[in-house]
Amino acid sequence: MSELASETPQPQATLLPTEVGGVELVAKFFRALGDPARLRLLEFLLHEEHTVTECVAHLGLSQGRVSTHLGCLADCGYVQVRRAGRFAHYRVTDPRVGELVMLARSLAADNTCALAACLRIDHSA
Amino acid sequence: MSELASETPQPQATLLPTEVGGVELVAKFFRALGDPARLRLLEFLLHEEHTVTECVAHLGLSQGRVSTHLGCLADCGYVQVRRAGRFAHYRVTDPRVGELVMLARSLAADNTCALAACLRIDHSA
DNA sequence: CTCATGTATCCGAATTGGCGAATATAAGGC
DNA sequence: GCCTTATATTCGCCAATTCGGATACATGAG
Repeated sequence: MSELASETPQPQATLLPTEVGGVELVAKFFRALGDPARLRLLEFLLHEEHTVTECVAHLGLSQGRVSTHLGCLADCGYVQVRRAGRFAHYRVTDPRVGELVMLARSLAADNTCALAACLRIDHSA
Repeated sequence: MSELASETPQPQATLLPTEVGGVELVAKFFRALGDPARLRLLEFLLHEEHTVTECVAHLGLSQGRVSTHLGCLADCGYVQVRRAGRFAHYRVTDPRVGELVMLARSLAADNTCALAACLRIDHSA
């Protein structure tokens, strides 16, 4: 798996990796943000560190579920963990994460109606 | 469903709508980009207009499927349609879409390994 | 050592979402 | 009017994802 793929001398950036595997990865990356619980978690961890237990209280989901969601966000690079004793402190460190969410939010805000009406994704959200 | 929610006088922007419904919508919005076919479609339509048939040839999926994907992207506001006779020309017009994808791509690129290894989302991508 | 606390992982059940195939709708050529 | 082309919609099936609950693992306290 060569991960350079940046040698393509295209005038305008390709924006997406040309290789098939790359697109799969980016899609996976977006899917991580496609869940309300993880999105809420991300917002919660955007400005300050929180332990798993605090996140559980904040979300109202089971501890196991929250732990899995946090692990998923960590795997994708959205949040970082700091282990101290038996505690795990999670937090967003990369500023691009905030930008990404903000950008998406501004785009979504301009299409609330159509988006809400789109039955092609989730008939109930 | 009040869609203002912008009166909250928080010092630093909330980044995500405070109301539950809003988070659901943004998640849905992200989910639209969580599919390789739609992502590839978006790249294809980023710089120039294309008809459904052209998209079908480009993706290699069935016509019906591609049409549905395009409709989904249109509902979410990622692409616009221009109808001419029996043809439907799709294209990305909002520059923020390109920014969003580019931002995600740069973030994903910095975590390729962990992302690929994340089994919490799709064991096979 | 034993127990309580904090976190991570595993399990079956239920839901969601994408696919192919068939079909419906619409417009243009003859 | 009839047929071809272009696009959209519907349906059954299967893979992916989420959930609650149970359980395993790790760390400190007593």
